[in-house]
Amino acid sequence: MTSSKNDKNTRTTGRPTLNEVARLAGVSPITASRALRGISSVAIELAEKVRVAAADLNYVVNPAARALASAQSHSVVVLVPSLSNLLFIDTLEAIHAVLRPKGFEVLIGNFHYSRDEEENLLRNYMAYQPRGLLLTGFDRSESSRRMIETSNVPCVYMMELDAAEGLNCVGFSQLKAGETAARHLISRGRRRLAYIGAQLDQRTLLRGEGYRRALQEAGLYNPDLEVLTPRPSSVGLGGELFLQLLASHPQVDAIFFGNDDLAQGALLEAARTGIKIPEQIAVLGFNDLPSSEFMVPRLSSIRTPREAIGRRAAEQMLTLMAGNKVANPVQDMGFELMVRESS
Amino acid sequence: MTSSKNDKNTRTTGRPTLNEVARLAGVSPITASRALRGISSVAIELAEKVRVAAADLNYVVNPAARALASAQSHSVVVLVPSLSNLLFIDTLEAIHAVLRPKGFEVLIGNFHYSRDEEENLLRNYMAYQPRGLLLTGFDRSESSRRMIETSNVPCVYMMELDAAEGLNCVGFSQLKAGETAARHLISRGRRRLAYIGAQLDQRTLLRGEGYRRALQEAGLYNPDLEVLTPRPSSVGLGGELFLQLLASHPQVDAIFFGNDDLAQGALLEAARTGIKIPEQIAVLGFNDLPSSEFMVPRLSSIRTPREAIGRRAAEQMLTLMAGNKVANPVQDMGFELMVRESS
DNA sequence: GCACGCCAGGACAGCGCTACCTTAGTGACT
DNA sequence: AGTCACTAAGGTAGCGCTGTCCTGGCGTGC
Repeated sequence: MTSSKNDKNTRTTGRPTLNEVARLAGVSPITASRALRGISSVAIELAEKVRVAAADLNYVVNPAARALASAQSHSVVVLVPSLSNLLFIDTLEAIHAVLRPKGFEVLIGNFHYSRDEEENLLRNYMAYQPRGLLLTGFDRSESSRRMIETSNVPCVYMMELDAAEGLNCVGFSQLKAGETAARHLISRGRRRLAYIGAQLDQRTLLRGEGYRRALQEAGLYNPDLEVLTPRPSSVGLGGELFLQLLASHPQVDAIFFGNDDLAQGALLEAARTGIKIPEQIAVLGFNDLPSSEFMVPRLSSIRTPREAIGRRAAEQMLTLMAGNKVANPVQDMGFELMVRESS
Repeated sequence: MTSSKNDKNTRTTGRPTLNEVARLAGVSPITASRALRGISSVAIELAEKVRVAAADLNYVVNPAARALASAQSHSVVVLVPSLSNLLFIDTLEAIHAVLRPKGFEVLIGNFHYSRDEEENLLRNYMAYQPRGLLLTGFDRSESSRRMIETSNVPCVYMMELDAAEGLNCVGFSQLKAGETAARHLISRGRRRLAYIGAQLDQRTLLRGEGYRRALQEAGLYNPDLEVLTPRPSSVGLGGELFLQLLASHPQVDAIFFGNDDLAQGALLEAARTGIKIPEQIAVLGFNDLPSSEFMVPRLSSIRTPREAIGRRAAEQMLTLMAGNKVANPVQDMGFELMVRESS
């Protein structure tokens, strides 16, 4: 019953500590710490000794202790609006691929296209004292914005571009993408062009805006042919809206869809109901999902650099976290029009 | 230059601490800690006072300090083999939905169907002293297995069932699902049944095994009609394998696909090449992705309870983390045959 | 040859929280 | 009335690491 000093204290984790590594290497704990963090002021032989000792003991740092002592974590928070289509998965994977090898932990938050949910996630994750913030777009609540600003945590915005002073962003011009879509369809001789968008996030709206502008320029704009719904984008919804639009406006001869899944749904309903694509209606999608090129007919789409955006954003974040200024804070990763059979 | 005691120490986070909350509430720090953790031994009025003080100061716990002091984190690690199809997204979302409100942080690892990668992720994430492990299936490297066992971290296995002693698992019988698929196609009068599977993960193999058994039972098994490839499942691959199988075995009259995306690809190629589905060939998919019911023809599939598995697994995990035994460690969540036009 | 600056390495303290033990106060039972 | 169990609250110490001094030894320049 008498608890002696040698009792195994249950509060410890049982794993080797930096102290033990240091003892084994014959150096002080702080030197071991510096050696393992790759701080250059440690002699090469000493650092090597420490590394060997750490390997021997199978030592892994305790991230909690490190975070507490240094008042900063090694985690980076990524907030995306959705995981239900593959768009953001590619981006997330790329971010992981860049940050994980550098020892950063990636915390993913899905805010389901909801400003409130984003704000909540932000508030929650701020507790972890993240080293960086990777956010999607610029559309968010005022308090989210304030939280980001006052936190002083470096932040990179993905998917959209914004020339605002001091913002780091990696994306492409959604507006130009919409324009490109319109010009392509017009160049195919189409004159009664529609736009079908769902979700109504900032980017969908911007694409619609670009599309509209190009149509207005060409004198072809007809507000009746703009179908927008806040419902989440899906194959089923695409088919539904497609049939709906055709029922009310049978003269439509081209449709730009704000998302490939919508366009795929339209192609499927067209096949089901015998509507000829592209003869009767040209169809253009957006994002170029992997399955789009296998549709019947093969879906034309605008390919977006999702993987590249994630990679570049993560690289910018590394620069920022190292305390450096990013040379080129606004990175336009472009997009590519993939012309296939449907247009 | 003289640094007085009142200098803002840069090592602090600048955020309010539990001490300040306690002072404001007029209690000791430890009482504040207990109150905020909902430990019952704190008087209700005191707890309320603490809660008010915390809200006033906008206090959020420092997870690093908490993890360090208690030698355990609040994070749960989830390892999934893929994020590139929607399968695991539903499960992940459900897990999040259960664990986040309880204050747990969910760390997601994607091991891309690679045992080595899973082992690496496991090793890495173990450093965070996770409170729980949610893993996919039972197929993993010996060292992964050892790591899990020696870590003593509670673990729930998802997607498959296993009656092994002491394992907590939530899933459904992949074997029975394969059998159900075969019986359904046979009941449709088909006699030359093929199986097309990709990825060759344990679950795909088990489904194939169930399918094979049912065919053998019916005296219809033909090993030539089993197409297996380690390539990752995708719509494009499905179309490719479908055409390949038909070229070598034109007499096939039904195909069970190990995954809906494969089946979708087959339907699309069938449409492209004029093969009549289901007249010439009945097609059955697996997983019932949201888009499957909109295919032309509408794809029959086996609906898997992905969301329910995630939810239930997370609930089991909560029980385990609370230190309790799970009443029913093996949870069969079943599956549902969705008969549509393609079969 | 001496003062100076510089650098590798170490001592020390503390990050914010919670486990453990102790104490004061309450009621129940003999 | 006195003892005992029990509960609520606090004191103390320390989780494992790193920031901030500080020391001692070396090289450099006049």
